[in-house]
Amino acid sequence: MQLVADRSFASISLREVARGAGIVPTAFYRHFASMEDLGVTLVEDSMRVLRRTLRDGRRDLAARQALPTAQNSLAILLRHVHDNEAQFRFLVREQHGGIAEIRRAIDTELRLFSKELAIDLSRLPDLAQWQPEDLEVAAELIVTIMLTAVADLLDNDYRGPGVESEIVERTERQLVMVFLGMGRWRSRED
Amino acid sequence: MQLVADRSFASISLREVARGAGIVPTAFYRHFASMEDLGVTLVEDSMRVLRRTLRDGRRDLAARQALPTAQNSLAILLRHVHDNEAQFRFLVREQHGGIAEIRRAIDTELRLFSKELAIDLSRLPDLAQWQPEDLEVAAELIVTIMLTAVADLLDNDYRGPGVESEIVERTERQLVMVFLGMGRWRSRED
DNA sequence: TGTACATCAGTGAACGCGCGTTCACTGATGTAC
DNA sequence: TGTACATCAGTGAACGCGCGTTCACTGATGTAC
Repeated sequence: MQLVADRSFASISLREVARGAGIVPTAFYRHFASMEDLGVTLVEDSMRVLRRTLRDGRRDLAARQALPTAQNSLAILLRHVHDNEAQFRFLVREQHGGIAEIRRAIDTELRLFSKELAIDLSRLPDLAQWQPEDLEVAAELIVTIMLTAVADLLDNDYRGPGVESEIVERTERQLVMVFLGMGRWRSRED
Repeated sequence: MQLVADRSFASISLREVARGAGIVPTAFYRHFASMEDLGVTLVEDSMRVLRRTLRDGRRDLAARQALPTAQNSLAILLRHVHDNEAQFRFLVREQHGGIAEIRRAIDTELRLFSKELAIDLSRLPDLAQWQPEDLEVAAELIVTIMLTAVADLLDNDYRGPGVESEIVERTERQLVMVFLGMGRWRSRED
């Protein structure tokens, strides 16, 4: 994770990993069949962290208004990003990175998460009559906005600390716009 | 571009580039000081294409309703993605890729584009009284949605051709939600 | 409690290979007078 | 029109290096009887 925080996974070598782990290169094969194998394991481990994070963020979404909960979720997400910076750097970088197997693993996990969020959204009184497809489209949009905030935060942290509050504020406004739109979308359905 | 379409820029070698160009490795230095130098040049060239693309997509935005134009822009964008697939793969991959200089170049260009879009939005009658900051936040959200559509399309084209229309439909719904939200946001201002 | 064997993480030498970069060079094209 | 020189893209040999992977090995820990 330390190695992969700053550079693309495709550019790190088996020998670097072994060196970092304090073992001889050949001993690597006792643990993983190949670097690709290691990469997929890294995705799975990081995703476990990410999904726990986001589930925490949505824990009390049900039976409340969507908007204040969304702001709360964003704050929780960004706190977890700080606590698990390397994992998030890895995920953001490899989401569209050079290794197909890893991209697919990340994509699968993100899809699962959107579906979970869609289920949570369906429990909101205002959205109770929505079509499942629309709920998922909306959930994917929210995930996209949140992920963009995470990526922006990580890419820009060489600048001052004011950057974070700027990103948070922008993201909150975007979430508000989306929730307002969802409100009117619903009214179009009936 | 051919080399960089499938793999991360950080993982391709100077000798591969020379081989692809049909010259001897040493002759590379006649053209670029380093691989990083080449990478930045590639970003600039690709971005020229991207900005032309998107400017085309917004050409007749002014004086029309935002929504039909947005759908039209999306269609134009995706057509250009097909025509310049390698460039877009490169940009999507390296936007959060392993080389800081390249990330920064892409980020700068995307920011510029959001500002251009914000100016176009300000010309819409419905948005005439918006604060500049809100216009930019909205423009960035639209850019995020469009870029996500491009990335999804490129990452998923190993699947059937039905994937594209699925992505287009989802993206259009998301844009509708955002524009509906923008409409209500505006009404909050006055 | 003692003996025999299996499992398993790690070792270290060795291999052939592609890498970035140096250097002195060639030969075609452009420019000055 | 001819001569002299500069520029410039490309050449090819050579270097030292880190790479992934092979192989036979060691020695500690666990398991069976």
